[in-house]
Amino acid sequence: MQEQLKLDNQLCFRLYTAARLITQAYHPLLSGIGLTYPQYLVMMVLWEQDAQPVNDIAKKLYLETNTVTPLLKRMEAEGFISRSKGKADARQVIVKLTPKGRKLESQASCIPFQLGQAVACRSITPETAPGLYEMLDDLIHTLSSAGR
Amino acid sequence: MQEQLKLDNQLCFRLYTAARLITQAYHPLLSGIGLTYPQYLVMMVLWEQDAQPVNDIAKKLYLETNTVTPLLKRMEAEGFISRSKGKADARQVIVKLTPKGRKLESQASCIPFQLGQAVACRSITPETAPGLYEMLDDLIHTLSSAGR
DNA sequence: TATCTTTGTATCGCGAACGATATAAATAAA
DNA sequence: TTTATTTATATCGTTCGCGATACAAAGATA
Repeated sequence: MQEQLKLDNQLCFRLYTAARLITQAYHPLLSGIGLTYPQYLVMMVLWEQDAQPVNDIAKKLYLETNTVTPLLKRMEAEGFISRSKGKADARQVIVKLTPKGRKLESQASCIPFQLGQAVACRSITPETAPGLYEMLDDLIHTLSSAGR
Repeated sequence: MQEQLKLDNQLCFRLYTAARLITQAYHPLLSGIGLTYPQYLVMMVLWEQDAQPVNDIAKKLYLETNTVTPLLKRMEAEGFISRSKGKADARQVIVKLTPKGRKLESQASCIPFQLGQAVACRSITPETAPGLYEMLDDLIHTLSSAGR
């Protein structure tokens, strides 16, 4: 059996698994405020800057519009955001927070801390985390620029 | 705006994005042999050890059977595996490689190398990778044991 | 033996992801 | 000003991923 074809030797499987498990850890916290994890990501983008076209949101999340559009529609149906035609460019759809969506920020403010507890482990520390972030950022940059 | 609620400060978003992008990098390589990435993971489990019950495969991939069962059915329909009732325990479904599935291993053997090229970046090197693996393994272990 | 509990797998429903494709508005070229 | 091209979103179909739930076989208990 090829050593390289073992699960234990693969970076992607680790990332795939870690991403799924940490998203699962978010679930009980997010369901309390009525959001899924991808929806929470969109909210963070909008809390940081309100009133953005779909494309800007998609780019910040490294997602395609065919993923983001249905996501936004569900969030609109839930009353967290509004979607309206752009005035300068009629092709654009501008996404804005509703009062309900804006109010959610304070309710979500404790989530990063709560999650920090769940994720706390021996090898990820204030000393090692920056190195981990750098590696992941580098990987993301390499893969996202290679894709075009 | 809360600093903790920024996308840039979050481990989960990095993992989520990195996992998606690296899975996308696999796509052109895997579609050539007719597999999706999760199906490729199942094949690796079976190449390492043939004839396993559904539950063993699910555990090794940190997935639930309600994800794995439909996955296996699609793979059975494609002719890569067979599913048969266990003899010792009639509840179990034993998953085996078909000749077609076994033959795929040699065709897949170049994939890890090809992907290594795509993933190659400054900060992930033979020196830093073991540390990265350790952090991810630790995180996976922490999250998977906390979940029960 | 009859009943209760656990275990292994499967079904259902919904929300992502994403490749492929479509559509309309904006821009460029002829 | 037509015509062609690019850009911003959206639609469609398929495959995950997973919470909730169902069901039958196996094991434990009464």
